[in-house]
Amino acid sequence: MLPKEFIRGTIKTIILKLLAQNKKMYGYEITQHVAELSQKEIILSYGALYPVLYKLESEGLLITTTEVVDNRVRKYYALTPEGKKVAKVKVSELQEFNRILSSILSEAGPRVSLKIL
Amino acid sequence: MLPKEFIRGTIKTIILKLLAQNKKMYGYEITQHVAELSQKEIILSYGALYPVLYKLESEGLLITTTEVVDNRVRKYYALTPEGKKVAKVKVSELQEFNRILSSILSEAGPRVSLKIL
DNA sequence: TTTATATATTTAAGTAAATTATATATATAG
DNA sequence: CTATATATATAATTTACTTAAATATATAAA
Repeated sequence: MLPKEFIRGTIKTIILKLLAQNKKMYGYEITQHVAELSQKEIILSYGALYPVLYKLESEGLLITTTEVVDNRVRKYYALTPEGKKVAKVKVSELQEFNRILSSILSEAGPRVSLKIL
Repeated sequence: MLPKEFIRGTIKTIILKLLAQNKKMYGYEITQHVAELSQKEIILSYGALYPVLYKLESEGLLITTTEVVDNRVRKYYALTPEGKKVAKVKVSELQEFNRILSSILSEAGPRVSLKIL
């Protein structure tokens, strides 16, 4: 598993992206999805997930519906129209950030030139 | 300029990468370098930079030397042998994280198939 | 001359974000 | 009856980062 630090700052955008793609998802499903898509390299903890979901809801970016499945209450989250807009913007911003970061990380070191005089 | 949130969790690794590449750098130079490499899309603030430098130094990953340039003291940072090892590991971990994140962000939505029955 | 801009480091105060841990509850497989 | 998987929720703590300000020199412009 990759270090947890890297997910910082990206959680909100990951959630928005998954919801943009899947219409509606419940919390547990989101974490499982991230784990699966990353071959368990990226783990989105519940302690990080739920507060972000609540915040997105309070900002009007998503709405919840509850369903009872197997006698258990399941809370589904779906993007509002505003949430869809924000998702698009955030995703493309993060992609752009990633592109720049990748280029920084892959820069070659200063070449050592051996001059024969 | 891209949102500041995305740099979270990546600062340490960015600094290690730049130092791995440039032998020695001073704080101000590091921020300028990041700004330049990103066409000012990524701004590494001093408030974020210096505490990380001090921490890396306290962990033995880098050492400092001071030089006087234009009557001003300039503090250079360079990786220790241990710092070089850590830099390699961190950089490749962040690259891997980025690859996975990119694939998540670029996933296509669920296809709407129109079946003609 | 004083103003602004660039260079350069440092640190305090506050906040936001995330980690860790725990509680609760049901279902299912062994 | 035990462990594992499913599922949500939240409190306490810690860390990381933002914002802001202090300090100081050099240089160019007005």
